[in-house]
Amino acid sequence: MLPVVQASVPAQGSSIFDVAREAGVSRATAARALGGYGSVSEEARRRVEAAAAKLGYSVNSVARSMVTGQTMTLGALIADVSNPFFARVIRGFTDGARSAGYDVVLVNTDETVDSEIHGLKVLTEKRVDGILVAPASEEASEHLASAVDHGQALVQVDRFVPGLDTDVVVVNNYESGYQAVKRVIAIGHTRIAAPLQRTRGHDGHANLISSMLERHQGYRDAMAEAGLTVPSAYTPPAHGRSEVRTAVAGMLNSADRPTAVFGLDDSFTLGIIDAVYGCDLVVPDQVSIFGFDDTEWTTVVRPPLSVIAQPAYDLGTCAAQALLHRIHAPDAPRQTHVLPTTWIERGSIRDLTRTG
Amino acid sequence: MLPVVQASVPAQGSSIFDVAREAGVSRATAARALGGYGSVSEEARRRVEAAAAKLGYSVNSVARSMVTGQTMTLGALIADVSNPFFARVIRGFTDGARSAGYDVVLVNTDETVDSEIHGLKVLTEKRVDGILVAPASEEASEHLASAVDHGQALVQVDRFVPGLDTDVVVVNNYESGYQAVKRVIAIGHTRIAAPLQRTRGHDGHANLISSMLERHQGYRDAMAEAGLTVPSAYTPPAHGRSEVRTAVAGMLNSADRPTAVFGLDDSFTLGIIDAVYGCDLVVPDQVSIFGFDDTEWTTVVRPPLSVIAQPAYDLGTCAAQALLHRIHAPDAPRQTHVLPTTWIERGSIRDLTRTG
DNA sequence: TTGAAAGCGCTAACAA
DNA sequence: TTGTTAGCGCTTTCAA
Repeated sequence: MLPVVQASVPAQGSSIFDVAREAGVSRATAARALGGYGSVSEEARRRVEAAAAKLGYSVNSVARSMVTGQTMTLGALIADVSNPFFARVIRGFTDGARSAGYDVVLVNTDETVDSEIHGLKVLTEKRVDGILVAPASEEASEHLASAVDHGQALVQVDRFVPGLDTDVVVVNNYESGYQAVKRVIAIGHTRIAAPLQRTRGHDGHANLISSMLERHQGYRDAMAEAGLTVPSAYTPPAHGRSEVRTAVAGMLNSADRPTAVFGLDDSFTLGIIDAVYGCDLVVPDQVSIFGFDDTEWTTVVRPPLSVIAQPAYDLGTCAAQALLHRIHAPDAPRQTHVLPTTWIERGSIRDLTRTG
Repeated sequence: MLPVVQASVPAQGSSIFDVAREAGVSRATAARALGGYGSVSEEARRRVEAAAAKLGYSVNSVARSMVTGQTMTLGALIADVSNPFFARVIRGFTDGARSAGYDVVLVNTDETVDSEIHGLKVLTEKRVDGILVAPASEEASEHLASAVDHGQALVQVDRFVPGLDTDVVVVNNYESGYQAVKRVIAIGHTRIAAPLQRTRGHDGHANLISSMLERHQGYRDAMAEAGLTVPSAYTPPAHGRSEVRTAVAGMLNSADRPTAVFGLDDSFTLGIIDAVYGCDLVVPDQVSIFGFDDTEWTTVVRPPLSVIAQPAYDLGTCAAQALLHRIHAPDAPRQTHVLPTTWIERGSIRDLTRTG
């Protein structure tokens, strides 16, 4: 009789082979019992389960992925999780993925094409079953096109690269911007500013992000339609809260001060508020503010902020669904999902048609 | 001569075998050239690289993981990415991981033990090399202990389970709460309230979260030390912004209204502000507010909020470092890293020692 | 420097 | 219902 080495806790987690031996069945039977496929007798199942429990067996899903060709993992290529908008998108995405048995690996790109390229490469090598991407640039996107050509399931969210043949989940940025500005014009504003997103580009030229561009185009069209001209000082390019603050402070101190400022996203709106406070201006009496995206703090500033709210969480769940659908039906026609935004009137815009 | 089928884009991504054949070398040589290990002649390397480029080869890292036993992936088990605090922790964590070549898969638990158990199981099955966890409960934690016993590299962040033998990365919650409250007492406040975190538990009893408990204990000790009693109405249990709002509104409308309210985290502070506005009270004249964690909006409320700032991003990078260190030295002594908080005085606390 | 071959842990096709 | 066997694509001995 050979000496038996006892270890209550296996040093190197046990494999299905150990479980099979412990249960006195073949590897295949053990695998069937554990994996819940094929047919297994009650007796065998009990024995296998007992053995698995005893050994603390945990299925090795990398081995499983190896043979099934599926990792049950999705990737997410976004600018920055610590941006509240993306955080909510990711939450929706992971929830949608999880409810179908998928997990998600997260990659931040900081709106940088190089990071996006690298992240895409890593996710591809990890053989994720699908990828959510908020493209860093409308222009530098060959890597994305190449992934699609290779059959990678991809869904673009928040923004999209024109001509890239993937599913897309966005809100109606153009229309939302247009309607909001139209509303503000309708209550008497003629001098409306809207700093423009400008992120550092790949080779020095700016990254164009469709969602931002569309919001801004909506703004410009609403202005033009009302016969209002937009001085270039009203649309300074900026990147991030502090640059916006500086840019807006400049225009608020100028002779041609705007009566309203439109924040194209959460960080822009924060920068605008910073500038307004810095100039000791009263909202909405001296200057009106409205923004895109309804984050938690919008009800806690005084006056509470009027915004175009977008369903960030739903963007994420919808993207997960689209991706899962694409994975299961690679050749189904591509779809673009446009989710509705909601105009939330609070108190940060002055009605100039009323005197007093 | 056999007919040659040309495909500019391989349908099923090519394997190292295809690359080897294309380059006219063995699989091993191709693998060495591509993987950058072993020794390969210049000639062979060039041919392999050319072949790989031509075929659009992408290494299959699940196969690689299969043999190396490493997935180069970390897991993160946190309450909720859309909570700004965790979003920043995760950003730090992914940055730290990424700089060492690791990616991270994200699992939200909503402070729920069941989700945590399930998430841990999935991450284990995926064979992640290490796991960051913000434990949902101080009590129900056998699953974590079991993972540690099985040799899983684990780091606890923000809070920890007493007695669980892992690395820990936290801020000094007790001291931070204690000092802040002491400061507020020093400027004349005697009636200070602090709603207490209470999350739905596993079997109905509350989940205790060490970070929250410690902050609260710091508060109570500071009060006791000053000889101040804390009526139980000042520490209502609540969960999330709206419950806090309700609870605080109740005490603000009572005869024994507190002169200051301490928000134990971001969502609590928001709930407190909601309540204060709802009761039409002026900050800090009628009621003072201070909170834990310095999120973006704290400078945009009026008056700007005095807070205990914690280095959420650094918590994440530190956790990544600790985890990577643990992975490479499984038997090194466990460490607890206590990161410093910063008291940021802004304007939301009234000095009651000054009249006027 | 290179190649042949074994094997990581699992699933799946096929036989029994 | 069960067992046998052949891989999945890679890394890694071990020889040559």
